Amino acid sequence: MKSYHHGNLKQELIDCACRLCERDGYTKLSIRSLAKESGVSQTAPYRHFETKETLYASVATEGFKKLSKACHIDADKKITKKHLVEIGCNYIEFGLKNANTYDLMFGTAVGNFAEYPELLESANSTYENMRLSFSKLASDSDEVIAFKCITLWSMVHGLVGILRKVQVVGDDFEEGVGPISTASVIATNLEDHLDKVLTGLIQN
Amino acid sequence: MKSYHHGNLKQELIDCACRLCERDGYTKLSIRSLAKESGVSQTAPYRHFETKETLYASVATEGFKKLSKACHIDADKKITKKHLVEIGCNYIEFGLKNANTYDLMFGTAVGNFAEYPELLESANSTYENMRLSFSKLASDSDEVIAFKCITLWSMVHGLVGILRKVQVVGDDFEEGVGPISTASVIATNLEDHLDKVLTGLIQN
DNA sequence: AATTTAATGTTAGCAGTGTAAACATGATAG
DNA sequence: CTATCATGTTTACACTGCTAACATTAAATT
Repeated sequence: MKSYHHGNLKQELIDCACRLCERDGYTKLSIRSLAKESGVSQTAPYRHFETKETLYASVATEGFKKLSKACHIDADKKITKKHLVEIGCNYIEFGLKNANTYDLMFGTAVGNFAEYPELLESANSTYENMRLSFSKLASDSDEVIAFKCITLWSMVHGLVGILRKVQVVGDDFEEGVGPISTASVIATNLEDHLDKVLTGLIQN
Repeated sequence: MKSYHHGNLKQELIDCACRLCERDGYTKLSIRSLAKESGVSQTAPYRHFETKETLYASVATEGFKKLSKACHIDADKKITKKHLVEIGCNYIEFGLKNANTYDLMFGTAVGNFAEYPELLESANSTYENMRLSFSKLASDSDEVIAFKCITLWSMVHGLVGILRKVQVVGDDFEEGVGPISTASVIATNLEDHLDKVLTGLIQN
């Protein structure tokens, strides 16, 4: 016998949305199907999410929290280049293993993060994490640290995008030379690759 | 007095779709509105595009052609690092100035490029362009060239994504230090930045 | 404890979407 | 001249985001 009030609908909707977004991609997600999945009427979700974008924002927030966690390095230890490489690898691994969620986080589904304080907070804290790690790597000025952050971030972000696309862009290239095989070499050798590129960026 | 047959509908639909996709983002584009814009019945587009994704593929194809053109370096000249930096800058400029089209090209709107031969062709030729430039820079093995390609490509691709996001991710950081100001420094100084990072990748 | 209020649920309905099916028109090939 | 076929239209279906009006119950106030 089910009660009129669900009791925990908002969280259940978010959990369900996270699952479905990752499984099918956020474009396939409908509020109605989500409601059905939770055994609730079509419009019940609107009591908890003003619009679909608000729901997206919640899913993206969860994504950034997970990403933050994946890229977290224990703060007490001394940070070396190796740690930065590890952060980069973890970032890329997250992007590839949670590709659909990653799209939601970095695509245009949520237009302006500033409209969703929790999302803004979780996204910024992902950045702040990386900033802290760089600040423990060397005694650079804040500007230099921020610069290194953006450089590393854009690098791993780009790799996520390209590594995914390249598997799709086709394979009518000669064996072992085309983008696919090269990308797979990079993908299976992320550490070396990141190390090589990071070396140009930092000196220790 | 208009005739029953349009005469040039397919091309007009593509042109119109390119314009609207770039103006409003591809999510806002509907086949129906597109048909109305071309003064034709709701389902007429289906005579030329099997599904909406097919239409997307056409828009993306146009995008890759433009990107290819923007990144083209005259083949006769000798290629230097400076040229590669220029290619990178042009790529990023394209990505930022045609942000919505760029999303379509590199997002998940078109699932599998292999299903759309023209799209595959235009995307691959963008890659091939870059490959040729690198091959004229130094006498590397094909593997090394492909490696450098993917590295540069992912770098500029990442920068496009991050430079766009960062303007949105918020500005509750200290003046001159946060991601926004740093990103704007990078954006207004793309050449220097790319040069710096490319230097780690190539040696001449 | 009784009553008001606010949070959370439901039902009905609108306007818009992608797409399929059946039919209409007219350019082109035989 | 006629048959065919590419290209257009009309109609219809199932689905979507979202709003408005109403129902139920938990929480706050008296």
